[in-house]
Amino acid sequence: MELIKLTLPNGDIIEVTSGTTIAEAAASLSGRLAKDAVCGRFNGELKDLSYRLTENGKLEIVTTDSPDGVDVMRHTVSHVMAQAVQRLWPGTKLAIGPTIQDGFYYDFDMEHTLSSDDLEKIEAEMAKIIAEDYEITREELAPEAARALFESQNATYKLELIEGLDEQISVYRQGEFVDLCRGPHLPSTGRIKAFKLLSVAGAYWRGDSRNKMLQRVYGTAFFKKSQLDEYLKRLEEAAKRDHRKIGRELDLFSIVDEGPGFPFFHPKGMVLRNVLENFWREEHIKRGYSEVKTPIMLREELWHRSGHWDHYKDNMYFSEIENQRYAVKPMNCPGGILMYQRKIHSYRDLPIRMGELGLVHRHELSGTLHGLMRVRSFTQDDAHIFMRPDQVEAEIIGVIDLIDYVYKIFGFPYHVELSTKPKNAMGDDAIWDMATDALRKALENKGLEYKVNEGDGAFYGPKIDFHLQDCVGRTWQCATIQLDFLLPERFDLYYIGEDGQKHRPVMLHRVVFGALERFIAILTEHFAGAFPTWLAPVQVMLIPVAEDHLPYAREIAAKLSEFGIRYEIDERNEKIGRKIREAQLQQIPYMLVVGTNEMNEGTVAVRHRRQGDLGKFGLERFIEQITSEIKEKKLD
RNA sequence: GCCGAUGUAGCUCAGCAGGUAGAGCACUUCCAUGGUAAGGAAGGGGUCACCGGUUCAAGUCCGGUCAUCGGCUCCA
Repeated sequence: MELIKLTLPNGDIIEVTSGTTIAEAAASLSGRLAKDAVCGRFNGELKDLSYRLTENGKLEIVTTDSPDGVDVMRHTVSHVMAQAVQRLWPGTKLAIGPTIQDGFYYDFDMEHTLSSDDLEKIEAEMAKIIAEDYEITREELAPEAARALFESQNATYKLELIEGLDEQISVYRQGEFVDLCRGPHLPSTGRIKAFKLLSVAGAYWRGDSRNKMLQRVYGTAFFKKSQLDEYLKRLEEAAKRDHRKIGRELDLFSIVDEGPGFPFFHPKGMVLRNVLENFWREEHIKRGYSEVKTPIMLREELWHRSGHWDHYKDNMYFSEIENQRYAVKPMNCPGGILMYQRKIHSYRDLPIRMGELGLVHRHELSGTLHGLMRVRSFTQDDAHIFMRPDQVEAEIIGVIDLIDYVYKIFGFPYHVELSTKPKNAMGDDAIWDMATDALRKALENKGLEYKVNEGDGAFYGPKIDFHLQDCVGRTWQCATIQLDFLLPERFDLYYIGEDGQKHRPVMLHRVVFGALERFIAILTEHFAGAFPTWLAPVQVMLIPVAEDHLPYAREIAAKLSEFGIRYEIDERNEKIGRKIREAQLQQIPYMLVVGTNEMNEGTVAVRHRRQGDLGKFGLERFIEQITSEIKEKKLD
């Protein structure tokens, strides 16, 4: 009998007879491994436990506690779900059923429209399939055989998928169910422990809106019930933080039927905005930016010149003034360019860093609107940097530093992605290579790790995107840095060089927050409404114990006011328990309770929204403390 | 825009065998002057998203429109 050598992850080499399955190899290593094995990774490729090893190679047993193991299991659950759906609604055609970030989905084409009640029925049928514990087997077929199989089932989507495959095709069977699949899978349906179907939604076949809309069922699964429960709790937690809910409760903003996608900012939301804007201005002034404001509407002709008409007109709003066509700006750059062109620039003037908190309007499809996250009018914290080619790298580094500084203030971890030349790009490869290199060098110079998105850049230049992570683990693309060679060309921008000749400047577009509206939404969810004191719309709630203490509370308020501290006085004739409860619910950082004792001593009783009663403070001491907390932009 | 669900007082929701609306919170007034997460009482408030249809009668059934929610596509 022929022996083969298997190299294990720890470097050990074991010998087994050729034809040994991965499951058997695992069992020979340890009982625990045999029990927890989900599949194997042989020479880098995931294989079923039943896979027979016939050559030397590297073997790793993938277990239930590895991300790959979970992924394989979820994929099997998606098959079980498909099986259940086909049992309940015969004739259902299967499209695709992959795993995703936290679960899986399967797309179905069926007569019956699924409701959320149906999810329970499907779950029950799935439980049966799991209890029946079918063995899951892999079969490899020649393309013709596979075609014949799926033709016999009238599985039109699978047939379409096979078109893209030319080598041998693998299918998996469990009981009466068969599906086209690369695998691997769990060895049997009984290995599924904890799953839950989450929602039904429409989804286009192959993600193309010209194609048929299918029904997609989302679900998730874990090896342990406790992990599933934990995940479901996290979803609940995220729902509790929904900025639309907190925005209403804390009276920050609203969106009404009269203006879908056009948010109203209430006084408290406006405080947040203004604090953010002031912070933004301070940091930009420090870094040599000037600030401009360009008009909301400009002649339509400008947008033809900029290329927006060709690439963006479906997202733009138009109007007419005295028989002239105008467009509402969807971006700030053309205005910024006109600003650059207002005079002749010397090479000595560059770089010009021109910031603008620019209100843009974009027509977004009605189905995509979402609170403040996705709106039709929003304020970009934009800036355009006009520079000489030799300044590109230093300017990019400057922007990276600014973004890093700002995100750290809010306590957001982030990761970076670099997007390169797309197919329909303008400009020749040499310019793109130079620009992409500049971005890459800047990133490497800063020692930042980054992921490359090939072909994902803007049509006018490559870009760096910053994805910040909130405390629920979700990531949001906010900041972006884009190099642009196209617009300077189109608008014939120039500066006068040392040689007295005209030279073409390079342009850089960038945002730090992204959009103020979205950033406020993210902050709201991240902090669950408990904004750090420097951001809190109301920083101090004054709580007089009884009516007699009102004058003293007002005295204190006047003092706080002198120091620019944002306060409110709860003047209602209510017990302090109630006043405290409501201040707590409003997530106000500090409550100052004042009664007879405080009045006599000239003190305040300080309560913090998280730490509770902090005891009596002299007013000066409290002001000193909160002022420094605000100044340092401390996080709780 | 597309698929599905939803739309009742400021908020959260009940009402559904079709017989012209109800609770809690919030709001107003009064009583209570209270020391660290809801004191008591009384009162005001809704063309049941909008438009049309069926019916003697529609929040309740049907159709359309709008908006919201979950996704898809797109994106700051």
